[in-house]
Amino acid sequence: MRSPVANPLAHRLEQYARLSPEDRSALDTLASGPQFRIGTRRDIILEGERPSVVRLILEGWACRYKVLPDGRRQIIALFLPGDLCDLHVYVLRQLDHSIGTLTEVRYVEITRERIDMLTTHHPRVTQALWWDALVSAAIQREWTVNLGQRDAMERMAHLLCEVFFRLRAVRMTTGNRCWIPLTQNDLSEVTGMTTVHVNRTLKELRTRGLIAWKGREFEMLDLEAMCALAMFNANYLHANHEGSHLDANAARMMLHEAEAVAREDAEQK
Amino acid sequence: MRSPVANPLAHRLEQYARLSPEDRSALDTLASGPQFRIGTRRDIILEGERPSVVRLILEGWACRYKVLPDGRRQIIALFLPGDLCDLHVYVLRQLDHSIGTLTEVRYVEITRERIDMLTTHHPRVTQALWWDALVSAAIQREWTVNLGQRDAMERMAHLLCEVFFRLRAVRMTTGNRCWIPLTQNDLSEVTGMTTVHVNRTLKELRTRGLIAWKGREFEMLDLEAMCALAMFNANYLHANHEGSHLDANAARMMLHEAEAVAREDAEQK
DNA sequence: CGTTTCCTTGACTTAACTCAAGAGGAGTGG
DNA sequence: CCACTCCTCTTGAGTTAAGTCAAGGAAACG
Repeated sequence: MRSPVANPLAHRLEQYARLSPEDRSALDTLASGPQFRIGTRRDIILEGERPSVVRLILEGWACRYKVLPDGRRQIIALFLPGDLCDLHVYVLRQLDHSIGTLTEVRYVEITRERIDMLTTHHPRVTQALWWDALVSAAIQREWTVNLGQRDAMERMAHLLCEVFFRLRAVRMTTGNRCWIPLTQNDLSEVTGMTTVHVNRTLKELRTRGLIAWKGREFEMLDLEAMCALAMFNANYLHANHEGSHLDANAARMMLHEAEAVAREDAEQK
Repeated sequence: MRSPVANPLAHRLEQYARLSPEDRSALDTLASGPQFRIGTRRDIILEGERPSVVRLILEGWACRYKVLPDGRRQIIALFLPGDLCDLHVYVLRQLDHSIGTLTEVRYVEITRERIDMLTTHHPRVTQALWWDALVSAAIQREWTVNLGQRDAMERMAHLLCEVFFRLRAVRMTTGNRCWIPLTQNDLSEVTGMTTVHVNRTLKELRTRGLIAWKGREFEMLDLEAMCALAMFNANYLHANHEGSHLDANAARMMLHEAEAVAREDAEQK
């Protein structure tokens, strides 16, 4: 469950577009450049700097964040393995936020030229990268809804559903279980609540039999109930581009499909 | 102050890139297509639909929003005159949110072909459109911080600062005054608080002498104090691309420049 | 000129925050 | 191997910011 996936980016992009073997090997080439390692709770790039490369997370978790003058910190986005940090941001003059690690992280730097080369020769990859960037924006919008309208319980449940689905998309779940390295303090900075209240909220989710979470081993005990509680509608993740056409019932379908896959995984084991 | 600006898009893009007369007339051509009018509190496009055109708001205010199953509504983004709705979203199969009006709105629909034509022949416009899309994403991020970390007073002040600066960028302020058509209910859906609390928060801002707001006529009585209260750092709006290089003090500089412009406007009157 | 929408205020409730203290592990060094 | 620190998690007791309910007033609207 913890073992790094060979090329999580390729896994994820395949949700969005049917990639040829050439496309896949081009993506592998991207991910095979010089790798960097950086420890837990370190900054990768700081607000005010000018970004010159795109970073691809191969292993570990990172986040985008902003800090207010008085020290309050809000995590704005989570980067899981296979996530690209800031595909297009080199257009802007300076970064308006920082990027830091939550765990030890292994990543590769991809120069702008390599991205450009990839996109000129591999239209399906380009399409998938586009899709990916738009999904990131959609996630950002959903976080706005989450912070604005949902109460503590709903908000936490929603976050956990999102993380679970995103991890599943890069094959980092086993049945209903996955590895989530977030501390309760991290969660408080994501959800905008205090660590104490995060603790109480998680306790309640546990006692209701919805989740199990010990150390970093997380388990969805009742995915359907969690989705219902969170009012989680997976349509904003825009998965399954190449699958059957999505209609108004897309979210429900995806949910059921998710459980089918989970069951398969469990049996396979 | 209320009078529509000829081409607010051109005004705004000029912040981001130096446009030639040809660029400007190309933008004017865009804005001169068939216009649509739509009343207050109407939907322009609904969640689940597939968008086929880009819309440019010429006059009036609109918003992006999502509704939870139990009816709670969160406004995710504000569209002011000169804002483009969803430049790239036609890549996705279906919209994950709705767009509706807050006032009467006049807009033009721009086909994908026309956008493509514009971008192939006008590189500076392309650059500016890119910049604009990235600024929208930056605003979305800042809203996440606003909802997650700021309390009612700070949050309201921050929103008002942002709106004020964005209106100024399309020449829709006069001195420290501008026209803001948001009802207190709209504000509650933006800030994630109840209308009652919005009312009390605005009252407090008024009694502290920071703002004046009667009907739709809004006035920043003390911009500096408002920015300080809101911990407003304008760097996320990424204005002044063509101005002097921005450095770590960019926000402060912009703030002072803003006040200089405001003073000029006031004297001019 | 009546009706609807929007704003305003008071009294009360509650979800979430603050402060504080302790427990359980993981790692470190004597 | 034990004592130590550091970090994360947990829980209780009291506080507060924001929500709820309800009603009246002002403004806009047709």
